[in-house]
Amino acid sequence: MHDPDHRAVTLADVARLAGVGESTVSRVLRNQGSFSKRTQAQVAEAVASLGYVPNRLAGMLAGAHGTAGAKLVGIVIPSLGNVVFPDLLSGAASVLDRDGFQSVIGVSDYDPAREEALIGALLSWRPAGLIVTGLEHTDGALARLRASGIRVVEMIDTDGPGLDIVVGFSNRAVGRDSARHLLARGYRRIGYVGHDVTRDLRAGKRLAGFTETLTEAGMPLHDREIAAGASSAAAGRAALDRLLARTPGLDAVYFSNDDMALGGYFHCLAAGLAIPDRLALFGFNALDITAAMPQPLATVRTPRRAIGAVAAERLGAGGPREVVDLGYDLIPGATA
Amino acid sequence: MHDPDHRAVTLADVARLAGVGESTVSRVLRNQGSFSKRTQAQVAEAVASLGYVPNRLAGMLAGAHGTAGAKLVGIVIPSLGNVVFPDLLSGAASVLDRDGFQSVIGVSDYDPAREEALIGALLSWRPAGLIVTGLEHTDGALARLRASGIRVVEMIDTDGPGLDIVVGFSNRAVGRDSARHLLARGYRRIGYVGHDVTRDLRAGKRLAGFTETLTEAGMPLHDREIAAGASSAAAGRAALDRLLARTPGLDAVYFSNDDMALGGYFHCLAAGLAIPDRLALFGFNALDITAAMPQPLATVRTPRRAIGAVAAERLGAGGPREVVDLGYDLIPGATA
DNA sequence: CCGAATTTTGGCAGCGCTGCCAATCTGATT
DNA sequence: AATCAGATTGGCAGCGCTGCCAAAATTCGG
Repeated sequence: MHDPDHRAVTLADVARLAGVGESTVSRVLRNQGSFSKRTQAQVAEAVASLGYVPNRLAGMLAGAHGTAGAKLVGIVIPSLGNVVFPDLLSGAASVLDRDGFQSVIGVSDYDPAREEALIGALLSWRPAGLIVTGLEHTDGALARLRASGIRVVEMIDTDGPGLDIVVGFSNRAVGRDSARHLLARGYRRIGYVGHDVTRDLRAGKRLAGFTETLTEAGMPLHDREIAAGASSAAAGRAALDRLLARTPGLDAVYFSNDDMALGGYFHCLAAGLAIPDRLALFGFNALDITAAMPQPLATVRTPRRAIGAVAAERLGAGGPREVVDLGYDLIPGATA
Repeated sequence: MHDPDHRAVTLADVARLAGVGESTVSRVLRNQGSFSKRTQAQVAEAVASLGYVPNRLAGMLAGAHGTAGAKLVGIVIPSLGNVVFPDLLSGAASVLDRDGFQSVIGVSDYDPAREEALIGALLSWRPAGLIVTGLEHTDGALARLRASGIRVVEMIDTDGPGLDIVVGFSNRAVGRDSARHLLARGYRRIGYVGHDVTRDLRAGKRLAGFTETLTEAGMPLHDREIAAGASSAAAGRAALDRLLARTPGLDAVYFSNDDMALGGYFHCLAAGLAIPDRLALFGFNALDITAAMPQPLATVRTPRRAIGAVAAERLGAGGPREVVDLGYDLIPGATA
């Protein structure tokens, strides 16, 4: 362990011990091309006895120039703290693993400048493709992406022009449908509780669709309360408290997502407000936990794993620019 | 975008355009060694006009043999679905970024065999060090780790012998303290609700410490219910329901973690059981959401980000084998 | 204005592996 | 036994970059 002067075993060492050529070892190891059973056995033995570990750096460098292209993709997400993104990642990973791709992940913390830097960093791995989140990027990021000449998939959001491939659903439509649902249930004095929209642009688009529909129905948004910072149950609880203190007459509240909505739910419990009679609650994301609530939360389920999987799928495929809309499901629940 | 025959710009191209040698460009780009202001400007201009992106693959391959060693670390975690791991990652990332390290992440899905495969895969990136989760690994994984000769940090769990550096806290002690707390509060008929322990070994250690202390106090665990599969609020709710149906007399329940406990909380709400008078609830992890509950959950806060940060820190440092215990805090909350 | 000290600079040999291609071997066929 | 297609195999030139080292340019003293 932790041996400073550790002479790494190379493919040449294996070849020597196995008594075959380097390219033969390479072929056997990658199970590509042809070789005899006997050679394979010899190589396997040499590898085992030497404890050889291939050097992917060298392999990719050498292999990346021909037809092949490195079996590597870069993924940029804004956060790991929100379940959404791990779900996207695991969806992508399932496909990537199957196809023998490695992935390098970057987390931007919802910071566009950081995203640009990350894109630069990931590009320097010479990936076969890049998966990024959302449609909004800095000019610099866009320029790098274009200049790279590789396939780029933008995931989650379909509300806007994409660079290359876009996989997701319409956040605006989610907002509209959520509004339509509340309206259909007879709610009339509707409020909104959200978090910092400058960071989470998708939440902003949902809100835009939501208010749009409300306004079209002649029932504009009654009041709104925006919590500073990231979404969380605590922020949602506090924000709902403030909202109701200011505008007590609301009969329904739309939350920027389920984390916020859960906080709102807790506020109602603590304040003794009957749900949904006194106040209806509507969220977004369909977090697993919302199904375990005494009254399942009214929310919208998005195909997160599928989005990740399709994004990974499209990355490998050739083909023209495209927008893949995977839709979503409105879950009525019991809180609205 | 997605241009098949894209001739990549190389360092040589930059050198040519800037009218300097390759090594000079390399030095300027890495801001290492010495060069004149004028050269720097010329190089910068050439880089900009060509849109040059360094090839890290080549850089690492070339640079990894001397004293340096690649600026890369591998991280293996069992899951992204549980907040614990993103927290560890972001703690590690904060330090790694600062020190200019790249990280490659592997997710094992709590499968030891998969972990072994991942360790092999990560090792083939020739990282300067590896951060893995927990102390339990397959023999094969252990062998590879040892053979690699690189620094290895095992994080989270300190209950057992480590390979090299261990950073975390004692899960067994958490279990003991949790039991002591419930006992001190006067609870006597104590049950346990957990999830699949064969996958989450740390939960098993907490349970072991918990039952141990209970038994020593002459107040052995009354009953337990184990949900199949991963932890979740739904699993916790259902399992508590089953447990109480079988053993109605319990006055407190220890959960394998906060997700499960949250489910238990919801069950109590739905069933109209007063907390903590009729039933006390105790969790683990101090998820943010538990602080927003009408009655904050009694739980244990672990220094997750710090563990990740310290793990990353130690990776760079030389020094002997070591165990770093970062401790934890018991949060009394209002449910126990 | 000269030599020594110091700063800049460029050439080039790898890093470990893969792609390409020619050489060798195999067995079947005539 | 000679011929031939197909299976196996090894040599070697890079992939793009960095480390090393000697050469060139600059600066400093006196």
